[in-house]
Amino acid sequence: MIAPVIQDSIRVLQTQGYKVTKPRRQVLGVLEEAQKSLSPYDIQRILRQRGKYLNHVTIYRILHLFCRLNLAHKVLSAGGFVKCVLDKKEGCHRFLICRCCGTLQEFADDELCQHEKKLAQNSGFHTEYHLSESLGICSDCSKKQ
Amino acid sequence: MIAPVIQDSIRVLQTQGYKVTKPRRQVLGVLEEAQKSLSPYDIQRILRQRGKYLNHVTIYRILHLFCRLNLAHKVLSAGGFVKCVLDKKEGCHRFLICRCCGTLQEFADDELCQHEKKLAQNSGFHTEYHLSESLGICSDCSKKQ
DNA sequence: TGCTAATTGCAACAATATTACAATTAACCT
DNA sequence: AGGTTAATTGTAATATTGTTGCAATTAGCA
Repeated sequence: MIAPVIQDSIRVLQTQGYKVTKPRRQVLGVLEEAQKSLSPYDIQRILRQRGKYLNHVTIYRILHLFCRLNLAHKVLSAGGFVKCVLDKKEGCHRFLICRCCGTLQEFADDELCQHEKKLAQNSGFHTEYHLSESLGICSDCSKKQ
Repeated sequence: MIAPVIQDSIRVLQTQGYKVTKPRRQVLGVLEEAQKSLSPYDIQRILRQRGKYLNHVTIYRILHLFCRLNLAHKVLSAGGFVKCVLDKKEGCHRFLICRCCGTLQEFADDELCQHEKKLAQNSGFHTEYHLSESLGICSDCSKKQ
């Protein structure tokens, strides 16, 4: 059973003329399972635990490709890469990152995006890409405390 | 003539019980002059050109401190550190970064911050810190083209 | 199945970041 | 002003992260 997010990502690779290789599928899988952001070396470690070896250079190249294709995204607050689950037609990425458990969720809000772009436009700035990260405590962690 | 932003930063250091050392003043100065984000090694290079040598370890430590005190900020889209010019009472940082000239401007919008926090709150997430980066083209660069 | 361009692995290296400990210095005190 | 001390910086060594060129491999296609 392959997750739909991965199916979609594979379709993107194909339609853009990129090969669907074993390493790419493996990285997609690891990113999809993780509910948090992973560094390239994290991904390597996880795969190695499963007896699969990928060279770190390969992982870097795959992650760069995924980011270019909007299949993954780099986050600053968590210092790694995440699998994107939402379409990014607006070039707008929003993440909620829990500083307790590291869990990361992606959310979308078109209105907010538009508003943000408009504000920038007011000072003559044309936005091509927008990134928003909120660092805090998720509902699960705040319940536990 | 010392820039007011630096004066303010020095005051923050003092009131928080940190020493106002030569290295800290130098890093503050370099960050303030730059209209774009600088990596720790960028800062070292710039100072060296002026005949001032700072160890990179020192620069890292200073930058960490500045970030903790909200005097500087790390940006993902530009991959370096910037001097903050606005008060960050809300723990909310917004930057416009030009992908042509690298220029970076900080802006504030309380309403946007509140709205963003509220949206997160709807899914039980409590925001402590928020980061927003818009990558695009500044007015100067779009005129030139 | 064989061909070919795309992709991966490898090796070497470059850049970035951290740690422990010794040397220095800013801020405070008479 | 000069001495004291805790905070800060420098040094050295090391760890981590990221990049490049080139040879080996493989996915996708005829």
